[in-house]
Amino acid sequence: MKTRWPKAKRLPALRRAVEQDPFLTDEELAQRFGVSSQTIRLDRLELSIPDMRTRTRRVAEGAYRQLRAVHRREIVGELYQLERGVSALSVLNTSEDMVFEKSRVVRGHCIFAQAESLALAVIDAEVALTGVANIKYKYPVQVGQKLIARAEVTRRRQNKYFVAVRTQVDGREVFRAKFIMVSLTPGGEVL
Amino acid sequence: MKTRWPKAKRLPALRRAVEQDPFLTDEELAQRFGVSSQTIRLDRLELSIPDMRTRTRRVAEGAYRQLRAVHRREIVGELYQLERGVSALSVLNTSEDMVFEKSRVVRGHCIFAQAESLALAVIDAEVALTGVANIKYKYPVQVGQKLIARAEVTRRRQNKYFVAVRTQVDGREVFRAKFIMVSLTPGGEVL
DNA sequence: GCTGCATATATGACCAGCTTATAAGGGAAG
DNA sequence: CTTCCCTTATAAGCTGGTCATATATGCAGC
Repeated sequence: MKTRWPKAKRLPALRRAVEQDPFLTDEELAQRFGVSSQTIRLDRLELSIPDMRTRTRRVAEGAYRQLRAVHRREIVGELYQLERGVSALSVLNTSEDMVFEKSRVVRGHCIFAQAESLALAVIDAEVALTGVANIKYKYPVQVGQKLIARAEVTRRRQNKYFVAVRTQVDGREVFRAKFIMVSLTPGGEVL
Repeated sequence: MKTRWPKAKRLPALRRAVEQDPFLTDEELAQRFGVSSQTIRLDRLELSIPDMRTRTRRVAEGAYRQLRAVHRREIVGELYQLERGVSALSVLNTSEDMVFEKSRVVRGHCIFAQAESLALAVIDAEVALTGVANIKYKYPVQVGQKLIARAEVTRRRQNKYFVAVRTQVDGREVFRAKFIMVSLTPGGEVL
């Protein structure tokens, strides 16, 4: 960008730019908008956008928590209750990264991921995989809504666990799934 | 920590500390190990541990990629063929962020996400959502394996599309799903 | 034209958290 | 005692900022 962006256009564009890529320095932003870095700093001040290092740190911290959540506990969402082999409950706050751009509706596989990982958590096995799932999306979920998923083990046969998950938003069931989870026999087939 | 840690004990401890909390400055580490910050810097040099800002940036970038990869992308995997309303093909290279730590097996919802987003891509509609899915995981997928998903529209009834997706690894079918996709009536129910 | 004001840029001093290089002290081992 | 490693200190320079102050530019109204 060579031409100098006027302030009115620059401010919202600046906000979008750092949201999309938090790793941009003032210098880089200045070049992008054809102004000086000082102007960018004034703009940031006005929009209360913190500096690059702070932004980076925040992304890192947030993502770190999430990484731990995904890797350590292997639960998408936060686990609130767990009675092994019986039932479990997790909550997932839907955010901007989970939606379709056009419709602002939460992607199906995010809802699915919460349900599946809850189903995995609830069964009382060392290593397990999903075998079969029957799922139904009943209502679209908007970004920002809180997904409350309840899992219940309904049957168990040998190494197969039958788990039912129901997901609610504000008391309304938006999703339900029946899973058959299988304890893994290494290298072998799932079903 | 008041007592000065000897080098032999300090080095491995330093590595662990930084791994566990990448946000520690040299000054903080120095205090923790009862040495000067210069010593910490020499230690880092010896262990080739980058400085705090670099560590923070790396965590942020890695996590950012992961968030994007899992949540954001409209098509999970790469779209290779698309005949709107008829069939589509996508390829997903499985990576470290997709696996369970213990078993090194790719998470179910990653495979599901590829299939679902392919099913969405193949139907010829402006805005659409998943209504119902029947899915079956046949074999576990190891990290590094290439997932090839083929989607076919099998039926269409009003605003409902029936899509079958089969996912193969090296010619072996590891996953299959039947989706009923629904064009969205805004605010209304899905099914 | 000129004045006035918002916007924009420049300048200088300062900061954290480093890097690099150089120098120097202490303590155990030969 | 001397040597050598470990440790600390000191100074200069870097990035990516902060804050405060001064100056320049555009343009709108009179």
